[in-house]
Amino acid sequence: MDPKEKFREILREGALRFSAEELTLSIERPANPEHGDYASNIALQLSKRLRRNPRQIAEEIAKASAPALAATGLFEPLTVAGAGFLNIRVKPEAKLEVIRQVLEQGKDYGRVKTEKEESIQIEFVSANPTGPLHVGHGRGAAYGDSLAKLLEFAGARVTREFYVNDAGRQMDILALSVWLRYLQMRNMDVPFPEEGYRGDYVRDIAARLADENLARKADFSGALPDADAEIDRLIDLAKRTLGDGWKRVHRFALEAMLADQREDLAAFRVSFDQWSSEQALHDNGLIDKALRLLQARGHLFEQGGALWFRSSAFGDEKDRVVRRENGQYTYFASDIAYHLDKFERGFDRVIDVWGADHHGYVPRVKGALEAFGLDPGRLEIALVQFAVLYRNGEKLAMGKRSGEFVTLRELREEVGNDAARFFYVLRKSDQHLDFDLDLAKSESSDNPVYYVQYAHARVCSVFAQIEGWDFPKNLSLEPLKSDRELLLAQRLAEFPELILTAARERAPHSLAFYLRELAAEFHSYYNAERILVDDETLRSARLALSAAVRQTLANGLSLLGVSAPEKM
RNA sequence: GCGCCCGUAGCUCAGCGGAUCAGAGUAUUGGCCUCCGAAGCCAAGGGUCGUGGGUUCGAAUCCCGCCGGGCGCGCCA
Repeated sequence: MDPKEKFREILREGALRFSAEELTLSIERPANPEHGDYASNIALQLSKRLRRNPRQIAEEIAKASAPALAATGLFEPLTVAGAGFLNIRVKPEAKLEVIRQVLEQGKDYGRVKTEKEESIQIEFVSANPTGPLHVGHGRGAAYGDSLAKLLEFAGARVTREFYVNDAGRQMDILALSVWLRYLQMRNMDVPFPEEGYRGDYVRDIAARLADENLARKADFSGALPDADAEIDRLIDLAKRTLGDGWKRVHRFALEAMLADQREDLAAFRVSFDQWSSEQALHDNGLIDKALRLLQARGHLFEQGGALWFRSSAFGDEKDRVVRRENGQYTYFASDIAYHLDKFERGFDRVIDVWGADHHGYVPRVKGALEAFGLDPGRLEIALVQFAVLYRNGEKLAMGKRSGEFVTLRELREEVGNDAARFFYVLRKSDQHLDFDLDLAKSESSDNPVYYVQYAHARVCSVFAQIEGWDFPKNLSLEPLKSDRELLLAQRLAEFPELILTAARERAPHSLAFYLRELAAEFHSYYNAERILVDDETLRSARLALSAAVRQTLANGLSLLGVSAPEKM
């Protein structure tokens, strides 16, 4: 057991005499090294309850805990400081043991073993298959994938899922757009509606559509002034004109887009265990089933020809339509069925990663779960804020309508996968992200990705000097005595706990910050001390420390989907 | 108008009850390569943590008001 946990455990024992209640013991690492390696404010917490002098309480706990602490052999004597803080210093040799641990555990250093692994489903990206992924999806992808890896590393069984919105009007509009481009390529004079998808990718798909039976003439005259109505008119016209051909266009367009997104994500090192289809929810009757269940529980009602879910009974602002007057299910109806299905598949916990613009949907989806009698607390919704790109200090215009949006692919090609992945998680997910393209591209110390990777490459290059050398059997860490060396060892020891916290808080960004800090401390050490010294025992010890740093950097980078290069 | 998120150094952001919490990067200024990679290091200046109250022994952190910014409030997806 590592010293911090041991300290916590013993203090808890010592504090029992004052309070039988379960205490949350927060053990801090003081910023000021004068105050030891770990500090506890337990006496201050107790003083509130007991209305007693905290300093006195601290003295008593210190006295009670002293024998147990001494028995571990890990610590210097406990001291009472300030208003009643309990400070403790770990013996250097105990601190250094982590180096051996890192080297033994290798790629698994930091992995948390849990007694019972929680099964978690995490759904992310879930972009409409109506266009290429853009930089907003990229952030969801980077966040979701890193979080999934973190959760796994922290002992959970994780299923990554992409929900494909392959049913509904948006897909129809894509299919229509493809067909119209297809006709245009055959020199047919057809209108292209305002609301159609105008991107070049639509032309690309149309060009690959080798099905001459779709070149049918249709009467396009009689355009409607209302853009929405016009689209519906055209979709209807296409369906009537093409018959079965409509399904072929639809399917072709869908598969082309899915392939594009899948390939893009794979290149971004993001993969999924399952792609779930919205259409399948319709086809398999899951939507009917879910609505019947709600009906049976008395949560649906009809009004104005439509079917409504009484979400206002579960904290939503108002009730929501699940089946429109025209008989069509709303997107929300699919979502209800999908979320019911998620829990019926047996996950302990479900995490949805959504764009922050969808936050208004949280109450209704949670409300639906509650209506099913499920605990809405088992569904977590992580809202990821928008990413805004900057070039030369200028904000880049974005917007689907204008067709000017920057795709994830363009971003990856411009700054590289490593920089993109790292930059995306360098901010708290619920914080707007200003993505500085110039900085992400710069091959300089300004660039935090290179900074961390460079620390890794530096260690590799030291080992490259002594190719063939191996650690002695009786490796001694004792020669490591400098403050920098002890600090590094302690930083390494923090890694497993950081993993746990980052996973629990769903906060990959804290891992990115940790890595930057570890890299900084190594760079500082590297500049201050020479690793390849003549003294063999000292050299071996320093090499061991360096190798442990390298391993920890590599493990952390891998969780963020960033490579750990040997040379740069 | 209502709801959610966010206001911390010139800029981009961590910290989100603990005194030992005013921090990082960047920018600015000044130093460090006959020596394992200078994509690096060392140092300096720079902030009443938007604002006004409240709770507390203690508030950047929790609560309320106000100001400023983002997003959302469809029988759209």
